[in-house]
Amino acid sequence: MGRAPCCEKEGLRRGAWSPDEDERLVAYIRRHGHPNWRALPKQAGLLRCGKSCRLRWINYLRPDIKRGNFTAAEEDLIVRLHHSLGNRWSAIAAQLPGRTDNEIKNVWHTHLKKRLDDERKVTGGGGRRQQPRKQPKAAKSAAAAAAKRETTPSVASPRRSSSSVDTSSGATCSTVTESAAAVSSPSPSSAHGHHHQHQQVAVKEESFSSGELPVPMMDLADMDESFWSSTDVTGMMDLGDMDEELSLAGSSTARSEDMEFWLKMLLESGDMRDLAVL
DNA sequence: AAGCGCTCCAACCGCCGGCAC
DNA sequence: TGTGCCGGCGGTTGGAGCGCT
Repeated sequence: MGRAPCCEKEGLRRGAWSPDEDERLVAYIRRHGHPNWRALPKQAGLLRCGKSCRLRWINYLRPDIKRGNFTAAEEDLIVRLHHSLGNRWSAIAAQLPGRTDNEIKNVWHTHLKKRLDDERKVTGGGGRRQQPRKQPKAAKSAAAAAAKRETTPSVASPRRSSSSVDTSSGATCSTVTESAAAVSSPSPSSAHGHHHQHQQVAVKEESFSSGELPVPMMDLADMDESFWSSTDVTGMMDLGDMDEELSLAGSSTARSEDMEFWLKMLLESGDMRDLAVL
């Protein structure tokens, strides 16, 4: 048999997306949604394979993408979720509104993993960040790079910006959420359940006009009840593990900050049942 | 100033599961 | 029931940018 390749390789563009391609993709999805990724590039007049379009949309063009550095809380959450879920990046991403699995995967491989390894070496096993992470190189350079790109808009390749502001995509993504929400496939109960949690998050409607800042859509601290009630964070996370992680923290300050964070989260969610286990 | 190596991230690739026919 | 298509996932890679020598 053999599976046909996802797309004919010939005649299709690869590599970095141009602003024009981004614009076309966003405009098309805004108008028609994305009922069929395979057919989309043709209909949108893009010389790309459907997968590529999907990836571009999900990882970069989607209007609910949160840009900017990962907060300490987000990083901690990733570490904990990874501890309990393993490399299930999409499941982890489902707990971090506005963050993509790709982004989380990258962050994990670039600094979190390294950081944990270092800490294990230093503390002799286990332990979390004992002091705030140094500003990542990318963050430091991002502003300069962004400024540079502003003047050379050849390829839309925004890097993480410490200012959490990225207007390059925002300008073209004014009201796309509608289609994103509308097209999110009805979720069949399946092993992919976590995908749909993510979709629920994506469905959160945010509209902004061109020129308005598209980010951050939903700060972690601003997560609303719908997010917490629609995502079984506590069910997925082993709070025992979480506590273990916390107990490994070298700094009691770090621990109390974390505890404050989680208390805040639970309080805001209006569901205190889980505190019983703490 | 130039070359080299490293870091980071966007994008690609191959595989898998679900669904429709 | 079998087969093919499609969407989605996780692993991997290529290249741009940056720092160091």
